[in-house]
Amino acid sequence: MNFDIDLTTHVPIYIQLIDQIKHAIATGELKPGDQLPTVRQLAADLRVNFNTIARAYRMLDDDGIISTQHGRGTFILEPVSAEKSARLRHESLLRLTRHFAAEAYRLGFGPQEAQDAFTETLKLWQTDGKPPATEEK
Amino acid sequence: MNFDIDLTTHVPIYIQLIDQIKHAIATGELKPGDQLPTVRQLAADLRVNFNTIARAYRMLDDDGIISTQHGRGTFILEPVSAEKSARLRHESLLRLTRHFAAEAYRLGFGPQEAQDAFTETLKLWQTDGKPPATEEK
DNA sequence: TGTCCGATTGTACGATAGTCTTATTGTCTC
DNA sequence: GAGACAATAAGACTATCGTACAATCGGACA
Repeated sequence: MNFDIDLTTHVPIYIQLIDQIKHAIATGELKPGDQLPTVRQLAADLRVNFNTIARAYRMLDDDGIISTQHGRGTFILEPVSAEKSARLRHESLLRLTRHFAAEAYRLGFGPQEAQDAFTETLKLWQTDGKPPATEEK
Repeated sequence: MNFDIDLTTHVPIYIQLIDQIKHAIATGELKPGDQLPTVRQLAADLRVNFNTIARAYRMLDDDGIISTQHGRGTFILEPVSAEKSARLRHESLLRLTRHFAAEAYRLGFGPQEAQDAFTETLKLWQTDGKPPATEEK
């Protein structure tokens, strides 16, 4: 479970964490019953205060996505329904696109440039059946 | 690192500050990683409102000279040449799009769905002049 | 078997940092 | 003067951190 935080993006740390955890669940990387790192452990990994982690966990707990238990740890919950997981999946896509747009914007690109970059990648995706590796030049 | 402002010059305080910080960096008086005074601390030193300091910090942040982090402080960043930053900028857009495509793929979405989600966000971006917040529904 | 105690886990709350929105002040233009 | 605009200020707000605290677990030991 490798989360990572970007301090330069001005997106709050706890939001970045929430997104990444939701995402990991949506992709099956985290499954129901799995234990998340403890607030202190994850805080140490990310060089961040543990209360910031606790805040993210708390919000996910409020959403019924994880269960945090005093003195025990925090765990991934069962998704309540197929319908909800479908919704989560779509929310993930929505978050993903908006994250993409927001980052491009922050980097000073306009809609047209983002559009161009995207369609180019899309072309590769359609011809190859899968998107290009992120490392490739 | 003793900044001082001259109220008689009619040069805006935040401009004077920006110049002095840039100068301090140029002379090596401030080095990458160094923490600047907090907006309130510096405001108290200079007998000025903290928002004026915040404004100067914000502009330096936009220029990629410093990194201001909510709740943490503001720090000097590594300098990058204009040419290098332009290259980095394009590479990051490329990485961004591929990351987007790769993640959408992992979530089980096809090119068409990714395309649809993207164009929808793009539409908002173009009408509003900036992309939608990532949290909004 | 029961209890104690240290280690580990999450929680509460106040302090400190930057941000946002709105108001005030000064200056420029007509 | 009136209106427009930029610079500054004021105060409420949000994010992060630090310290102190409470719940749970697990081993030691009587």
